[in-house]
Amino acid sequence: MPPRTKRRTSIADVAKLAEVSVGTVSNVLNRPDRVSPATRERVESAIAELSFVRNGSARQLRAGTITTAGAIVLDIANPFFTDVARGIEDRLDEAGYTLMLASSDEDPEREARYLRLFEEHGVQGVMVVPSGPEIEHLLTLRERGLRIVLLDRPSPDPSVSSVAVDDRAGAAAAARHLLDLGHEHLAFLNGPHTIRQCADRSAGLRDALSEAGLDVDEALEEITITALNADGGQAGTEQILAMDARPTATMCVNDLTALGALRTLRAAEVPVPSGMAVVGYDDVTFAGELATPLTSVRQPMHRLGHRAADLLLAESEAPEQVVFQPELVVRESTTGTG
Amino acid sequence: MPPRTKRRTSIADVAKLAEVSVGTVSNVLNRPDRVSPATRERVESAIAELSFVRNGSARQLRAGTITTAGAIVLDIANPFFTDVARGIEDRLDEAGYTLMLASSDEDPEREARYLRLFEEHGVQGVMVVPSGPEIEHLLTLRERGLRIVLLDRPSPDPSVSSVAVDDRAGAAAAARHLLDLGHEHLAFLNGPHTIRQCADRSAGLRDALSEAGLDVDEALEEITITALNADGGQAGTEQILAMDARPTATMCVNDLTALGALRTLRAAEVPVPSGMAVVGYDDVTFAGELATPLTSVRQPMHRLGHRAADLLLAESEAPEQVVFQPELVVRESTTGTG
DNA sequence: CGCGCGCGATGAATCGTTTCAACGTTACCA
DNA sequence: TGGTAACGTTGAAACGATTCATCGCGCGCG
Repeated sequence: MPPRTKRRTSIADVAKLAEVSVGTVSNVLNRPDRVSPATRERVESAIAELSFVRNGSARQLRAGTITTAGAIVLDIANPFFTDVARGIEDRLDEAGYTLMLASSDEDPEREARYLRLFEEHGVQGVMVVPSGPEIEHLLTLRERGLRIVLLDRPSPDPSVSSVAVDDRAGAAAAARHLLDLGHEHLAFLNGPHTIRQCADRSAGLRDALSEAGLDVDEALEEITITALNADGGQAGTEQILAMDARPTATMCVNDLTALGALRTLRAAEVPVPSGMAVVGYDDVTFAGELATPLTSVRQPMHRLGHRAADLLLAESEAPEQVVFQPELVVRESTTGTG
Repeated sequence: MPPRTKRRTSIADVAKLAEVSVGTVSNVLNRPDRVSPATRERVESAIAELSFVRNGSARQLRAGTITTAGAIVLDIANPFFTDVARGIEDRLDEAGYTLMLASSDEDPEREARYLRLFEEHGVQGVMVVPSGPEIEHLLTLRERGLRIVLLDRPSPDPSVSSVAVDDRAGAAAAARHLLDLGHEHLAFLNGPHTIRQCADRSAGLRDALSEAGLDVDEALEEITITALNADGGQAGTEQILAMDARPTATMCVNDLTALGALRTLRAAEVPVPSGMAVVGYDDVTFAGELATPLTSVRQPMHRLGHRAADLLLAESEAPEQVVFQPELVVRESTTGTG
């Protein structure tokens, strides 16, 4: 990329044209009330004539302050993070801030690189979905004055702010819904427990089963799938269908997985929900639009992002751990007549 | 938000600790080959010890160059733009650039505000999906040295680069597919022609019909829907079902609309495709996962973004108008046995 | 008439980096 | 041995804004 050739017009050019000092131009820009209406107008028309735009780097360098925040999510193409990002953007927008956004693809090195870039650019703070369990690197960032907010992850360190959704409660609510409908033998298509969300959702499910007085080992068939998408759902469902004592309901770690499950059940001519009830997680846009509308656990993604930005912008330095409660959305995949 | 209090450690601190001049530290940072291994190592360990991070504002101020680009899309929560953004990010990442991202919500004022913010931050250029037909404001930006790339919109001005998808060809391909299958009476659930994509897709459809020697007025029922989503699709489809001479195929302006159409057909017990073939547009992730997998026109969204970033980063100042060809993905909603 | 006050405007210092002309060493060759 | 080329390092200027001590001026008051 070639360097920008044209020199940007500076505050000095404006000052010369308006026949005032640079300090006065700066005052017009930042404290218009301190300058007399006559000169102010002269300066303003000079600004307009030169179509002057102030140089944010110089401004930031001297004033130290900046109106940019960074966010690092796992993958912006994932609808969950998309909605979170939109929530962040909306809140920052209210405050006149701009957002620098990046996807880490769960690669800690990529995450670190973006963090450094953001820090160099002088962001006020970063909202980050950590790629790994470690958050040491974030603590050192904070020591250098950046504000840190953990996204979609309760903070292991009470001094760091975080916003998350209670996955354990969400999974428990879904399980209770199935128990209420009379299901006593559940399958759970889940990812590996190294992923926090997967571990938490498993725990929530087990909570609900024990609460109901069931023997968890008997009542729950947890099947670990590697791909948390439709193909993973299909593979897992095929396993379930091959079982001798087939569960009567399947819970899925997310809606894409549920999509694969529904597809497989349809192919096997197992009616939903009478032959097998299905529950998803996330409540993505199309969940309600499927052939069999999907019961799912809705996460307040937009609010998650909004609140994260809120914490970042907060006057107070006091850390805060926000946990949202998810909401079960009941549809025909559990209560229908199919 | 309270100001950052701690003074960041500067290149001078590093220089003092390493007992060299600031110029040398700068050389270690930017042209390590020009400094002797001994001093380089001394400087590097001083950097590590102080955990020094260079101040991007000062760097940018002096060097004039910066590795940030901006992008403004209509709505980052829309899967189409999400994938485009991801393509942009991936390309920028290769070049070590960071992305500032914003959604304009089709509000020209919001767009203008973000453009100004980006310019103040000194971005090298912006990729923008214009909110309105006017691009005057972008031309003035370019005069001030920013690079401009239009997204998802062929440029009306040959001096401005752009990347777009050929909507007319995409719609024509879909129509030809339906004609090949023997359909001679089509419905088109489309948005208002003030939206460029809608107008282009309508034109493409008409192209294909005329080519096939059909009387367009007879063969095409274009129904204007206001909401380009599932509800709009439902309302439109109900209109179609109420027609005396019912078309045998329905083309939809996007996949969400098609989703609504499928839902309505199912409720009316019209088999797809034997009673009514359905085609969508965009080929979003779930299009292939529906009860009746949806034939759709795939847009190369990721490549769109990737290429846009490419143009922005290009050495050459020569403007380029890139038009991608969409690809028809045939599935059971047109060729199935249902 | 003189003094002090307050309002506006001034301009130099400052932020932290990059860049570059200049300088001191060392090495090499005539 | 003297001259020069190459190399590594230095130190100060420059980027463009903000900030603040200072100054000039007009006005009111004693």
